[in-house]
This record gives sequence, structure tokens and C-alpha cells, in this order.
Amino acid sequence: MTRSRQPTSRDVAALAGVSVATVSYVMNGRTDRRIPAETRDRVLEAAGRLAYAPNRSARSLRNRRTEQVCLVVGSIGVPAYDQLAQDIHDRADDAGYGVLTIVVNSPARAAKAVELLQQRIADGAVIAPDIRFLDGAELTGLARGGLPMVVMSNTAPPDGFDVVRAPQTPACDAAFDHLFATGRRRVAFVGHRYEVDDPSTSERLTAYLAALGRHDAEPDPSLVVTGADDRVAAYHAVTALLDRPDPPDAVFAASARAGVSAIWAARDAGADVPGELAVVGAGNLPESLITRPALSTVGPATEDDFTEVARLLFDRIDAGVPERGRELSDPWAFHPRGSS
Amino acid sequence: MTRSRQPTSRDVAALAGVSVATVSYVMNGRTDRRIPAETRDRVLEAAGRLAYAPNRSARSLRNRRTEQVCLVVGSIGVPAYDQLAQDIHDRADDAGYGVLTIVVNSPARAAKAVELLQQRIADGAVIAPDIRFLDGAELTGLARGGLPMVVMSNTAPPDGFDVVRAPQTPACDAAFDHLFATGRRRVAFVGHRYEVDDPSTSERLTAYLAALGRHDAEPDPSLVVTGADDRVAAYHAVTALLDRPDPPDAVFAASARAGVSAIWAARDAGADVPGELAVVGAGNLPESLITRPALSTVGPATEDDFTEVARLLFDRIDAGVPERGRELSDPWAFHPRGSS
DNA sequence: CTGTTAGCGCTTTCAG
DNA sequence: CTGAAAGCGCTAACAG
Repeated sequence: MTRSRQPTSRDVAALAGVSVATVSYVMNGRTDRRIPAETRDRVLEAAGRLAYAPNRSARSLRNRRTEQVCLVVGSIGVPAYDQLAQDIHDRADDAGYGVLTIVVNSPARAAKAVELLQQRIADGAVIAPDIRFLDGAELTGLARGGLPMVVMSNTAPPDGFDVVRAPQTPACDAAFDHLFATGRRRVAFVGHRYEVDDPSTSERLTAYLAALGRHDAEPDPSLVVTGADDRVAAYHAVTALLDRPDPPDAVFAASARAGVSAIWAARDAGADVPGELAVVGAGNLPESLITRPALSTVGPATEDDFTEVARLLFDRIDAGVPERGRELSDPWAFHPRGSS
Repeated sequence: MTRSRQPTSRDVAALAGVSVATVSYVMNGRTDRRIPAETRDRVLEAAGRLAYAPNRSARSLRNRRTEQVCLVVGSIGVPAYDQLAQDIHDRADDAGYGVLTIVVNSPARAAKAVELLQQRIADGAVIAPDIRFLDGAELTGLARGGLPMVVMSNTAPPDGFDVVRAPQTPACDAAFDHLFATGRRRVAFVGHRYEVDDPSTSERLTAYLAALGRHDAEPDPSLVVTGADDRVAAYHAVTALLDRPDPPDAVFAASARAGVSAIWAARDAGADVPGELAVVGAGNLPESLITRPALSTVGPATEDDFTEVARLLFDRIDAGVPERGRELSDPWAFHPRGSS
């Protein structure tokens, strides 16, 4: 069965015939301590034979650092976060840090994540933009507790942490104006469940409603549907919309994946895009360029790139928690392509 | 700037006028210790005022448990792992555990992950199936070091850990036999980069090559291409294949996403599916049912469900590391649909 | 019912 | 150049 106990530095020291201090020096490769090669080798050999690995909890407790950063995301399998994770990982590797990812997709898990962060499971954290279960106050609380953070949010003030913003409203305004300017009157909105449930939480839906007013279009609540959360739901939502006696002449999809599905739904229904149905998606998805026609989107001005977020995090870890944080902004743009 | 120091149980004890032991008892809600409500409230109030959170490293060191499990995956943004992560999270929540996700997509990160696991960053781990950078020996080493694990692998023997298998070969054989039986002679293989680089690592590609032999089909190396790693690459790969003077009459895509892209590419190229091109994908993706025609696949017999994996992990954590682990198997099946 | 105290395994002064 | 010893923050015997 299981080996009785993990080997400790004491075991290694005993086997190598040195003290635990020497083991520590050798294991950490400290150059300020001049350890003779012979001693060093003896220690390393003993460590190897015992398969010794310094206990992380003990080390963190003593050093008062975990050498881990935490990436808090709202879901996985969302394209933009893959890139975010990638960029954080790359930077962390350089800094000798590990990356722990915590998925927060319910209030309970949000509470748990805050607790873990407060308990110093990591030396710093990135809070991804789709966390709806954490408000600014909680984050400020964490920051005041001494945790370096960068928060991706369009609303939270940089109170104790850095914030990077990606304002969506101007781009959405441009997209809706474009749709109305080109004669669309019945614009449907295919949103995420959370935003349709509570429009005030969504820049996109807010922009949609404002555009309706601005262009004297009659709001039709039945044109606001969910489906942006996944491809299949979006396909069905748009199919149903097109199947109505009074179908929309444009669809704004709150994700790029939903936009792609919308184009496919239209094609399968025999509706010409953009002739009979204009489609706009939200987000940056390489697939937007291979649909027929190419999908118009609102999204980041350039390709997804979060290296700046990663840089900010490690700067923040080095510098400590600020009174007021830095604020970066990278507004979305409207990228008209073939579908609108 | 940053608050001088995190509050400790000593600080709380001082403020509440009790000892650290009492603080510990109260914070852990221990019912075997009968603490009067008045004392309890005083402690809780002091803790609240100081925003005290017990330090996780100290607690783990003392308890010899981290109350975390680690999910080691090869990449994120892959549909099946979203479900895996979901199921692990659900089970962990029930058990009061946290979930740390580590992404291993290079040999260096594999080494780092092993190191962290060895250092007892978690009380148990699930190793997802697409980790090509960890071999059975390393995993057995970890297990012998006392780490409860469940490994999703079709090859690693259950040596010190439980293993869950999803054998693909019979389903692939059936799919290829079906393609050849229905008259396909030029079957292309759109694979992941790693498998095309080293066919011996892939059940799918091995099955493909065997089927070629079994059906006296001339192997054409130019029909084996990469692209299964992402939708856009797959689209381009299939478009290029169809653009050849001697296009294939069938495509086996090593992922379901690639299979979906293949159907799109064919439609955009004006090639009838399945008339001119049969398409089979690998994996279980709900989208398979909404393509036109529906995508035939090889994949799990039923919907993705990893609750059993999660159960196994927590059983293993309770029971300790075994000499020889349990072995579960859930073979893939061929699901013929419209596209083949 | 509550406090004192001995570690968990590690790093690091400080002496030798 | 190496070792003894203190202590990171917490929990749990054990004593009062």
C-alpha cells in the first residue's frame, strides 16, 4: 500500500550525513553559500534516492509566497480565455511561477474562490471579464487584504487593483447604426442567458435597446432571445426566428460562435445572408473569416492578446498593492465584413 | 500602500480576548468542543473586523492535506474537457474540495506539473487523456510517492493509480469498414499535429493505416494531413484536399470540430456530402446533430459523462494509493449519421 | 469550557 | 564551510 510518509529534508540530511540547512541550501541552488561540490553531490544523490520533493505548503508558509498566480475565469471552453490562459502561462513560466485556474460559474464558487484567494493560495490573481458573481467591493476587499490583482472589467473602479477594460458600447452603437442605415428594421438580439435575464448587466443589450430608440424602431420583446451561450442553442434560436411569420431582417449575436451559427442557420433555412438576413457577432473568433459570407463582428480592435494583462499582474506582484490601480483600455471596434 | 501584514489567528485571539486554540475551534466550527455562543460570537466578530482568513499554507502543513484536487489537462477550449472539468468541480464541491487546473501543453510544463504534484499541491489528481508529455513511469512514480490519482489513458497500466480507458480502435475500424464497404477508395485523414507527426501515438491513425491494408487501398501519404487541432485549420485542410485534381471521396477527421469544418468546407466547395465526400468525425459534440447532413462520428457510446472519473478520484483519496489500481473501460462506438 | 504548548517541513539568521 | 535553533500560522493533545 501507500508508502508510510513523504520524505522530508530531515530524511535527506540524515542519509547524506549533513544538516537540514545544508539540504535546503543545496536544493535551492544558493550560490551565496559556497557548498563544496562533494557535499552538494552527496545531498543531491540522497534526495534523488528518496525521491524527495520539498513540501510546498511548508515552503510557502516559511517564504510567505506561494509562487503561484491564480487565473479566475467564468467558464472554460470560451475561445478568448484560451488565449488569456496561454498568455498568463507564458509569462508565469518566465517568472518561475505556476498558474492555478479556478472556474467560477456560480455564486457559491465565487465565494469559494474569494476565500481561497484570501487564504493566500496564490501571490496574485487575474480576474477574467465574465465573472458576474464577483462585485467590485469584494475585489477591493481582497486587494485591501494585500492581494495583487488585475481585474478585467468594464465597470469596476481600479480600487486597490489594476483594471483593464474593453468598452463595447461604441462598437455596438456603430454596428447597430450600420444595420439601421442599411435599411434593417427588425433586428433580433441573440444573447447570453444572463444578459437576457437582466439587460442592465450587458453593454450589448443596452446598446441594442438604445439603438432601437435612436432609430425609431418598435421594440419587439420576442426578438430578444437567448442562445449565445452555445453553438447549438444559437443555431436553434436563429432557425426559430427565421421560421416565424414575421422573421427578423438582422441578427445581432452576443458571441462570435453564435454569429457563426446564425449564418449556418440562415443558409440551412435558405435565407440569403446578408440579403435577407444581416448577421453581426460579438468577439474575436478566427472562424469569422471562413464563413460564407465572412461574419461581421464587434470585438477587440486587434487579435486577442493578453500579454499586457500578464505583464501588469507580475508588475503588480513586484510592486505590491496600490491605493489606486492603473487603468488600461482597449475599446472594441466594429469590423464590417460580408454578413451585414 | 499595502496593509502591513495579514491578520493571523493570534491577532483575532488578542482582539477577542481568547486563546488561539479557541479561535481555531470556532473557525472550524467544531461541534465536539462546546464553545458558549457568547465566546463564539466574540471570536467571529473579531475575525470579521480583521477580515481574517486562516492561512492555507499553514493549515495544509499542519493538517497534511490541502483539500484541493488537481485536474491536469493538455489544453483548454476542448469541448470534452469542459465536461470533465464540470463533473470534477461538482464532485469536489460536494466533498468540500477545491479544484486546481493545470494546463500541460509542453514537456516543460509537464515537468513542472509533476513537480507541483510531488510537492503535494493537491491531495489527488486527475490526469486527462490528452497529456502526451507524461508517461506511465512518471505517473507511477508520483503514485508511489503517495499521490492518489486517476489517469485517463488507453495505454498506461494501472500501476499505483486507477485508470479509465476509452478504447477507440474498434469504433474506428467499424467506421473505416463502413467507408470502404460503401465504395470509398480515397479516404483522407485529417489529424492532430502530434499524431500526424508520430502515427504510432494515435489509435485513430493506426486504425486508418490498418484499414487501408485490410481493404487493399493504396496508401497515399498526401491524404494524411493536419488540421484537427482547430476549426479554421480543418476548414482550410479540407478545402485544399477538395481542390486537388484527385480529391478524396471521404474524410476521417480526428476531432468532431474538424468534422464539422469538413462539412462546411465541402458545402462551400460545392461538393455534396455524402454523395461526393463522406465525412466522419471523432468525439462527441452536440453540433454533430445540427450540421447538414448530420455528422457521423466515432466517439463515446453515450454523452460525455465523467462523474465516474470524479467518483473514482475521491474514492481513491479516501482509500489511499493502491498497489494495483482499478481499471474502467468505456469503449468508443461508431455513430453513423447522414454524412457517411 | 479554555489555554498552553508541541510540532507540521521548511528557510535563515547566527555561531562555530 | 556547516549546524543549531527559531519561527512562519495553524491544529490538537493535554492540562487546568
